[in-house]
Amino acid sequence: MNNSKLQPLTIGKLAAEAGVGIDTVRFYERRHLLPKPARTASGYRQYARDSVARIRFIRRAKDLGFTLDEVATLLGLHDSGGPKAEVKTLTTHKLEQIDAKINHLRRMRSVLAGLNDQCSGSGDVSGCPIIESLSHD
Amino acid sequence: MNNSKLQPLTIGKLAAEAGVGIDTVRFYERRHLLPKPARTASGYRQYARDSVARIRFIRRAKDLGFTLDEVATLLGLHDSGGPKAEVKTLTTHKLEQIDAKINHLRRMRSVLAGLNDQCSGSGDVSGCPIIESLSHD
DNA sequence: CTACACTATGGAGTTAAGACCAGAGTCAAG
DNA sequence: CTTGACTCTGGTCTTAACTCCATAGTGTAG
Repeated sequence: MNNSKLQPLTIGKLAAEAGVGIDTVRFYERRHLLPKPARTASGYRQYARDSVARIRFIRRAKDLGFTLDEVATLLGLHDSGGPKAEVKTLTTHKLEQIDAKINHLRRMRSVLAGLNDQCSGSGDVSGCPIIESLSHD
Repeated sequence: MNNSKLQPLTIGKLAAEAGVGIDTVRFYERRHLLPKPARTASGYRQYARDSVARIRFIRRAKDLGFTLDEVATLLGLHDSGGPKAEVKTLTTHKLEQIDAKINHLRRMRSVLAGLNDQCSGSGDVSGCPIIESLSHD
């Protein structure tokens, strides 16, 4: 029988299963995203299996654009059963931030694309519309 | 007569005219984006008026998304009359980077918007699709 | 018993683009 | 001559999220 699934995880196993580095686990602990784990007599951290899910939660939230501070808030709401409204406020706000970034990038993109199209790309830089546009106005 | 336009600028005047901080000017000098200026007998930097244009060049390039290292390359091409093709390579590459960022943000946006729509926003967090989606899979 | 892999800690380094600071010298106005 | 504003240098600090380091103790396979 393999009952390893029931044994506590060392930090290395946890990190491997969650797909992060060992240092990341310790870093999340310092940031209070992970609770302080139990320790063996010799000081090794012992994690329950659900710590894997907690780290994955953090990673998914990060992938959606949340900062670790925001993830901490989300985890707090998850842990304490806070109000849905607060979660939704966070995601709505994040959505607005994303939109703002997209719009900013789009503006840069359109200026740059315009200049790029006007530049022949041959000869020396004199009269290059890109350099010209940066030089004046 | 006001011939102040012909006098060298102190660093403070230059910064004010270019719309940046004094520290920024010194920082650009350390980064070799601005040449080392002449000095007065007592060590004060003396700038020619065209330094204003150079700083504005840097700022405009930065606003288009170029890093200072890339701006340095652009300035080098401008100063030395390098090939247009190199300028265009840089802008084309930058355009690709911007597109990649926009696409990344769009993907995040669409996931987040989907979750946000599914969340009623009332009641406590249990069954909240946002928290659920972060918790599992 | 001996390697060798794993873990512990505290602290420093990474990136980008500046901002800020202390202590000292300088310049212009009144 | 005395303010007060300006400038000099060299250095540290900032943000985010890790990542790496040295040194030391621990666990385990053979």
